[in-house]
Amino acid sequence: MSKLQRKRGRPATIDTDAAMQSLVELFRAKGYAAVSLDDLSDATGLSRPSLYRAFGNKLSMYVGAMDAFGAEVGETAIPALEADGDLRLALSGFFDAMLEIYYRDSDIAPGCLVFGTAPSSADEDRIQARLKYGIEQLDTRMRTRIEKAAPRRDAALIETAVQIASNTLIAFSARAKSGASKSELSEMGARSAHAIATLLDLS
Amino acid sequence: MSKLQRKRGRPATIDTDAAMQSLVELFRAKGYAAVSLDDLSDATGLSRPSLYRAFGNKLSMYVGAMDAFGAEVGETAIPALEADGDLRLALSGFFDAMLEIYYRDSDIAPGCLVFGTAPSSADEDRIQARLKYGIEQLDTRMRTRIEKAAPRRDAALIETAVQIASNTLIAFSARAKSGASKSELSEMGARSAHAIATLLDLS
DNA sequence: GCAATTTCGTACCGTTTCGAACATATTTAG
DNA sequence: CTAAATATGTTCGAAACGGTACGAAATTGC
Repeated sequence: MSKLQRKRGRPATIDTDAAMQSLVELFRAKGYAAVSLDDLSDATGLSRPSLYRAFGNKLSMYVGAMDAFGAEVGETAIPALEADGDLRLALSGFFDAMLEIYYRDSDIAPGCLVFGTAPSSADEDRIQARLKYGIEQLDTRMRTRIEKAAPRRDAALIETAVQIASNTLIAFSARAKSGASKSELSEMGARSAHAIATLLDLS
Repeated sequence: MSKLQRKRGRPATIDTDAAMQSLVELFRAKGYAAVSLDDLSDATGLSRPSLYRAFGNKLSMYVGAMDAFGAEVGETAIPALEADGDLRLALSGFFDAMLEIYYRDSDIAPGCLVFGTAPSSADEDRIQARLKYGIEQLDTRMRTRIEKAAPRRDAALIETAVQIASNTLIAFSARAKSGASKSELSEMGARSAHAIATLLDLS
């Protein structure tokens, strides 16, 4: 059964990837509850039924946007974290890469879809589960990278370093939304990275 | 002009303080946009017009709830931070006092009204301004307390300690909403406090 | 060409939204 | 007792909400 064979009916003309990108932008600018299906329809240029067919209901659209956002982070910022070499530089590079996403290009920060908007909608089980997954991913990747740079340290010390790094990033979202500048947060990231290196006796 | 003199018309019977407490609980459980005036009316037992007269429109109710929440923090947790003695104990005590508020009594955490729900509604100017104020307050109080415990340190070192402490608390809100347990976060707070004392050469 | 199949938007469903108009209740002033 | 003043809840309306039924459009199989 060749998958190359054309499907039977009217061919789809909708660019679901571009539409999902618009969903991400709108949701992270205004959160879940404040966005209406009409808003999403206007932003994507797709009718509400088309959105429904492509992504399911509003909740599924939001969870899907969290996945898409997470995938972008995984492709863009995680490699900076996992880069070989100095831990301090890897952490600073990761923070700066995340800030590029958080601020996109503009002066006003759309911020982080996961850490910025999901907590206020965590009474929805699927959103809470996805938020939990995002935090676990962050902590796990941090722990792996830090253990690589500082092997055979006391477990409590590793955990301390991990949480300082993760909490720095989580706090970025609230600070960005409050109006902090990108350069301000970049300095904050650099200081966190420096403190972690100091604690781990790497500097 | 004696203020003791009775006012002219029907005396008010509404307990605005109790009503505001209900507003805080509902807003921090579900965020700003997801809460309707009917929800608030049901939770307080007040009619919508009564709410409107007492607190203004929905946005004013939310901003007022942020103020009330901030006042509770100022009365309950800030004294623990400003307590004399060991900085590490003061920070741990402050984090635990905040966790008491974040988890109230229950297993499921309503979390922080300011850091947990405001970021997703920061496109509203008044909410963003109040969020900014809350972060500034946190940073300022932290800086004052840390400078008291560790005078004549390098400014960059002080700033590093301040941001580690503040970011720990800010991250608490997202972690609590994701399902983390209170004891888990209490340990996290203790590790942050320990790391800060180490960095400042206080231990 | 004609039926089957898939895509897509118009139009509509019942419900909920915020806010206000209005009537009613309870007090003081005279 | 009557009028004025203030507080309060019932009721209403226009708009917006999430979601869907349905028909038009576009393609393949025969």
